Amino acid sequence: MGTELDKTDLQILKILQANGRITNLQLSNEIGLSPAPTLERVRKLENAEYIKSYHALVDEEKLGLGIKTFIQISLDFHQKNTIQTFLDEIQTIKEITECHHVTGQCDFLLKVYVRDIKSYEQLIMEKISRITVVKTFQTMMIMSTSKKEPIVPLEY
Amino acid sequence: MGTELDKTDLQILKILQANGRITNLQLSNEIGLSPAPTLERVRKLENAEYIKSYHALVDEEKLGLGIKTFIQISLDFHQKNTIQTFLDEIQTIKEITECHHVTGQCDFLLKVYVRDIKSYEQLIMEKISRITVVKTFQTMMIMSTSKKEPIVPLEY
DNA sequence: ATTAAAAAAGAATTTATTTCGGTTAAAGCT
DNA sequence: AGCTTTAACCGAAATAAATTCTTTTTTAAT
Repeated sequence: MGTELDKTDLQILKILQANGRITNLQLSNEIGLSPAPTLERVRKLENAEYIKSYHALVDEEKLGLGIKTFIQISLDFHQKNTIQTFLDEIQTIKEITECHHVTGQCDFLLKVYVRDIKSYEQLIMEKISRITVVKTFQTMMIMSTSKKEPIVPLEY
Repeated sequence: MGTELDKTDLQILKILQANGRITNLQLSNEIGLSPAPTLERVRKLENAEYIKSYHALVDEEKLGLGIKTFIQISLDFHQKNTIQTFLDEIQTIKEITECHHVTGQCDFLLKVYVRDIKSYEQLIMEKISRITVVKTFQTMMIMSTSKKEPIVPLEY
């Protein structure tokens, strides 16, 4: 899919990021094309994986996930395959929704969702702290979130 | 909208989180209802804002956003309205896609997307470090992301 | 200018969404 | 238990959208 994206493609990406369930008809109106070429462009963007997937965004609070945290993890590199061991463990923990390998004072940054503090303690005690390659970890409890764009900053 | 969610509603939420553009017809098959009540349930979930919105997920790399970081911010509380001043500034910076007020060694955790290191230096020099209420900040550059669920962990 | 290739439009067809009336099933009451 | 009310579901019809295909337009290159 060598060829580059034009202005219209970027417009489509912007609109679909903001409204993933817009109809092709509405989308075609917004970008000023007829439905047929609009659909063709969307399919191209999907096939070339500029668009990876579509998702509903739910209200975590309403669904009882009252506790959200980031956990900073430092690993103990005195073992073999430290990182792979860690990643394998992380994959099995459903409360961890994000895992980033980062530079700085810690090695990994995790995002966690749980129901309440009791569940959080349980997660820490029975899962995180039992991962052998974890040297230290520190919790950053999220008190509030003032910005959370489901949209990546694209220029056009 | 007082009434609670049943198993079917949770199933719908799970499916729509994983595939935000599934047709109502497919969805109805997956949950074992006919299209009519399926649609009615989805609309209820939307109206009660269990579902907040729908989004396409794009490939940031392919779109030229090569640099992703977290920034830990500590504020200087020797001014009035420190936090509000900070939040107002953050809102104007499009490269910042997330802003969380957290507990721990820092006050805020930001998520940032930029094109390249040059743009990152520019962001730091011309925007972040010019916010008067910012005392210190530290970058955690994301080297890789091994987990990024667009789905919240729901039991059912 | 002419041609070739790509993109867009229009129209027809297929598929999905939405509405509505009727039925069943469950829940609450006496 | 029997009766009643309410809510959920289904099927079918009507509306709307997606998709396909053919024709036209635009673009770019020669």
